[in-house]
Amino acid sequence: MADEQGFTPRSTDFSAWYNEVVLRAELADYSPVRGSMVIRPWGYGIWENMQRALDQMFKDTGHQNAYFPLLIPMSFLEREKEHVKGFAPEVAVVTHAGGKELEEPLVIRPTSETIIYAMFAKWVRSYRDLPLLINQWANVVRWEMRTRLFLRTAEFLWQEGHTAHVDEADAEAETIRMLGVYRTFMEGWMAMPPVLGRKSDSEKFAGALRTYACEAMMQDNKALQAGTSHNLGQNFARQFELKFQTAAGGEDFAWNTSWGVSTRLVGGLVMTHGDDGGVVVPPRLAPIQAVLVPIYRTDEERTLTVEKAHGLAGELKRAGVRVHVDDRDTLKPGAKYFEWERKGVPVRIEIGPRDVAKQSVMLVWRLELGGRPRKEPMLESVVVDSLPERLEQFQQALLDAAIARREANSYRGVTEYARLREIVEGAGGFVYAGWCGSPECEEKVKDDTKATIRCIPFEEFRSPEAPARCLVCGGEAKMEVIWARAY
RNA sequence: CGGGGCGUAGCGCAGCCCGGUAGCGCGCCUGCUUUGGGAGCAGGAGGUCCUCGGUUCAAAUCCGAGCGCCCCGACCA
Repeated sequence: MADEQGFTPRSTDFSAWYNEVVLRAELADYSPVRGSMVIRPWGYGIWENMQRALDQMFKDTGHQNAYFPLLIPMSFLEREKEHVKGFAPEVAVVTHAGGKELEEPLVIRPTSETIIYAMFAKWVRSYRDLPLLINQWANVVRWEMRTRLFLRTAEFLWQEGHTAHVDEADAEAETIRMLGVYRTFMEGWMAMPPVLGRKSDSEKFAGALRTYACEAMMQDNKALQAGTSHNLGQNFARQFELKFQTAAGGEDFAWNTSWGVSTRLVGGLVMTHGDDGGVVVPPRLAPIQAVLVPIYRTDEERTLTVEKAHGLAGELKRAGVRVHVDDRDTLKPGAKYFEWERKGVPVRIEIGPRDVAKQSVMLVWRLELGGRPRKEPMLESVVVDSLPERLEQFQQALLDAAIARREANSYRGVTEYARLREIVEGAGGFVYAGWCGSPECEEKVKDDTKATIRCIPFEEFRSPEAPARCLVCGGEAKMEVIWARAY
């Protein structure tokens, strides 16, 4: 750590900065088991706000929550060939229970496709039972070789949506719809603007027909796969006999989709908005949106300012603002400022005797954004009415800044392989270039530069001019892709 | 699994080379003074020095083995 109070600057060592911020903002801590972590109240509060927003969106699109068990028979996982191949190395297996060795080992779910579609098969008889739209909030375990707080841990929390449909078109529409929900959430709540697109075959989910993803750019210009949505085709339906009677009286396998986002998003939030002073939490996700800090010297002043703070807090709460009064008498105001800035509370409201006398307060934003001053004196009488709107403006300014940063580090129309290497091995960023579609070219870039195809972007994200040549082999480009190093 | 680093008070570390009463900073507790950007002073609590074995009159320190964690690389949300 640079010194007792500050963080290692991002420019010196981004990854050291990230670890320090997560630990010292009290988002999470290491648990005694390698690679697993404890999510602390501040981090969990952010996750809860993420859950709340997403859960509502899932319900608004017709999904219902359910819960499927943690333990899955080993044989289930083995049923889909690609699927088991994809997950086998990282699955934790329970071999003993009740003091005896089990006849069939149980796997701790790395994901729940197998158990869920096995159950769907029991519940679906007719096309009238479709679509079946289910979501679950759960923990999963993947024994990763290398772990990082929030970004990759042995156990993590997520939601996994699982649906069954009558035909491919319906399943595809669902897959794309839910990717869109993720985008809405990431932009609107996290102020983290993703690029949307399809994954190449080598990057797609084990067992899926097609995988789509939201790729966000972190401040070190690396990509973070922030959410995925899969069209599973009939692969799982065939293995688990998820069949239904069609309207025409025939029989068909259902078409499935699955989609998920995880606590990894919390890491993405940190790496999108955090600065050398700590975390920055967008207002819509902040467990505390405004912290009130009374400032006083004497007991009389203390009574005056603390009462004033609680009074204002009550009004703000009624106006729908999540507030906290930090009336701890053991810390000086400055210490409180640093603590709440480290944790990323969007705005602080200072209330001192001079403010009370003027019937005003001092707003201090977490950072200067969108040309607004950080400090802003405001009459008490207007705080309650204007703060919700100002918080929304702050939220929007965070998104604008993130979009600007992403664009500034995106390189379109790259046609020279040397240029790709220069960018990827230098400052990093998203490189838009042509690809012939061959796995060999994809592999070569990965071997040479550690960059991978993050996605084949949707039309909205593509460059005005379609690339003509494959960046790697010079052959005819079948599509435009985004290259970047990724988490 | 390869490379690197580290294990000493709650946290961060020094001490180890050259064996001899276990220390510093921060935090914590008590009191007084403080409080508009990380408070000051005084007093105080807090330790299987990662584990096991060896050498020695004597081991945090030397030797051997083991364990754990973090960071960097190969797999992945």
